[in-house]
This record gives sequence, C-alpha cells and structure tokens, in this order.
Amino acid sequence: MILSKSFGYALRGILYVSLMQEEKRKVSLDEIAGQLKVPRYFLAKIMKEVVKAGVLSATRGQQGGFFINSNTLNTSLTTIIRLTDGEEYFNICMLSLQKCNPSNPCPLHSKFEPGRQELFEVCHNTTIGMVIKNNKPEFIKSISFH
Amino acid sequence: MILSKSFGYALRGILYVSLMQEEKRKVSLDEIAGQLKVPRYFLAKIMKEVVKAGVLSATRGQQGGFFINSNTLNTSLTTIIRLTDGEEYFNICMLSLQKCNPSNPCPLHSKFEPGRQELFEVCHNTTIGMVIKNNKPEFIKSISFH
DNA sequence: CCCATTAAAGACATGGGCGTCTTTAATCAT
DNA sequence: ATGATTAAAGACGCCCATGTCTTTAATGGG
Repeated sequence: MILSKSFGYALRGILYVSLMQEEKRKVSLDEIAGQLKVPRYFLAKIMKEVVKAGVLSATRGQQGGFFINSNTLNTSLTTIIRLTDGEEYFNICMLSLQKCNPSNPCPLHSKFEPGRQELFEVCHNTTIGMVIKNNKPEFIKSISFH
Repeated sequence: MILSKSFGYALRGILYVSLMQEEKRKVSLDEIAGQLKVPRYFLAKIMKEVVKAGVLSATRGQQGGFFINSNTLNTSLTTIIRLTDGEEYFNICMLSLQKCNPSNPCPLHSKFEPGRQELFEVCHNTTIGMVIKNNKPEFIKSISFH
C-alpha cells in the first residue's frame, strides 16, 4: 500500500461533505458512511482527527454534523496525508534505512527521488477545492463505488 | 510506508550476497543479518522466498549459504517488490477503491498516474546488477547503516 | 560414518492498522 | 426543561506485517 486506507476514507469523507455543502447543509456521519460504503465507526475516528486539524468543522446534536469551513477547500492532499500516514511519510527511505537522507543517501535514493518528488508535488499542489472543481455528474458515484 | 520493510531487507540481502560473490564465496544468514543489522529470523523467512523465486541460490550444511545464480544480476526491483509487497502492489488505487482502474478512474487517478508510472519504470528498469555497478567503496556501509 | 553447520519449515509472540461497540457530552426540536 | 439526535471519546477485538524461537533436513568436514 502506497497510502493507507485511512487516507482514502478521510479524503472521500472530506470530498463528500464539500460536495453536499453546495446545498448548504450539514452531513451526519451515518450519511457519509452509508453513501461511501465505509466502516462507520472507523470513519468516525478519522473524521474526528480531520475536525481536530481544522480541515472540517462539526457540531453535535440534532441537525448537527460535518460542514466545511474557510480551510476546507484550500486544504492540500499533503495535509491529509500528514494526518493519516504520519508527519514523516514523505521522508522515509524506500529501503527503510533510518540514516538515509539527501546528504547520506542509500544506493537507490537518487533513483527513487524523481517519482517521489512528482507524487509529493501533485499532493502539495492539489487542494480539495481543485478536486471538487472537476465536477462530473457521477462524482459522488466515483468516490462511492466499492 | 510506500514500500514494506520486507522489501528493504530483501533488497539489501540480495545486494550483500551479490557483492560478496565477487570473492566467490557463499554467505551465511548469520553473516548477512549481522552485517546489515537486520532481524535474523525474519530475514530468514524473506531469503527463503527469494531463493524459492530463483533470485538467489542456497545450499545447506557446512560451507553452505546463499550465492548468486544466472538470474540474480538481471533481477529487477519489480520482481522483488512482487515477492515482498504482493502481485497487486502496482495496481492498487491510491484511494483504496477496488473498482478504480484506467477505464473507471477515481477523481485522482490521472493526477497520481505520472508519479506512480515514474516509480514503476524506475523499479522495472533497475536491476541488481545495475545497482552493484555503482560500486562505491562505502557500498556495504551504505546498506548497513541503521 | 558421524557430527558440526547451515538453510528450510513451522509454531508462536508482538505491534499497529483497521474495525466495532459503548459511554459521554453537546445541541437542538419540542 | 426534556428527550432525541449527533459527534467525541475511550475500551475492546481482529488481522496481518513483523519478529522470535524450535525442529527438521541437507551438506560437507573430520
């Protein structure tokens, strides 16, 4: 697995809430999990972190739920990866060598660098808002199919 | 983790054996694990698979150990990844969507494709022999440091 | 032939990602 | 106010990658 399952759940959850927000309504955990066919309780944990990080907002109680805030659409994929896959994700050596770094590289460091850099750039330059922009009719379906 | 720890252990083990082979000698598991500072018993399991796949050869008994064969230097990184991270590694959707594929892509499929392709190409086009070629004096050290 | 040595094979333990359930706290409709 | 609804928080279990140990089988030295 290049990225964790948690990342997929988090991103899809955020995208779903952002899409629904066009209708100015809050979205409950049950709705998200149901629509995206994602394990409800597990998603709850992840969404809690997403809210804690300020990427989404949420209120409890009747008519409560998740909703976007001023950060949401500007959030980059790297921000989400940091939440779900850890701060160090982008620095871990492909050979799992702790001391590998640009100034003390492993034998494959330079080989892997372009691909890793490309993936990082894409994640860094892609925001939730940009993904939402490409608003195909089947968008919900495309993040719901199992 | 982009690639498993097992991949790092396998690759480093294969590289070590290949380097020692220049002195025409077999290498024991104890030597590999000791030199590379890798969990001995865990490495044993991985090396068994490496031998079973034909990437290295091995004999038991006194003066036994691991040694290279006609496949070793031509083995690509993708072959090793297939052993340690599974056949499907290169096809898994970044959002963990099972039905995501080029003809039914997730919203980020095309974004991730160039980076993934780059990594795949590098792995596919890089062989053990090519890595050995860049034979710096500190090569052993570079795959040994923890 | 016998024994030390070595990889192969299999049993078992651990840790973290993943998943489920229960309890608590907040919010709103009534 | 009260109760239904909702997210937050925490306890618990499962599975698989990782790691350890023991037993078995093969090989070569003496």
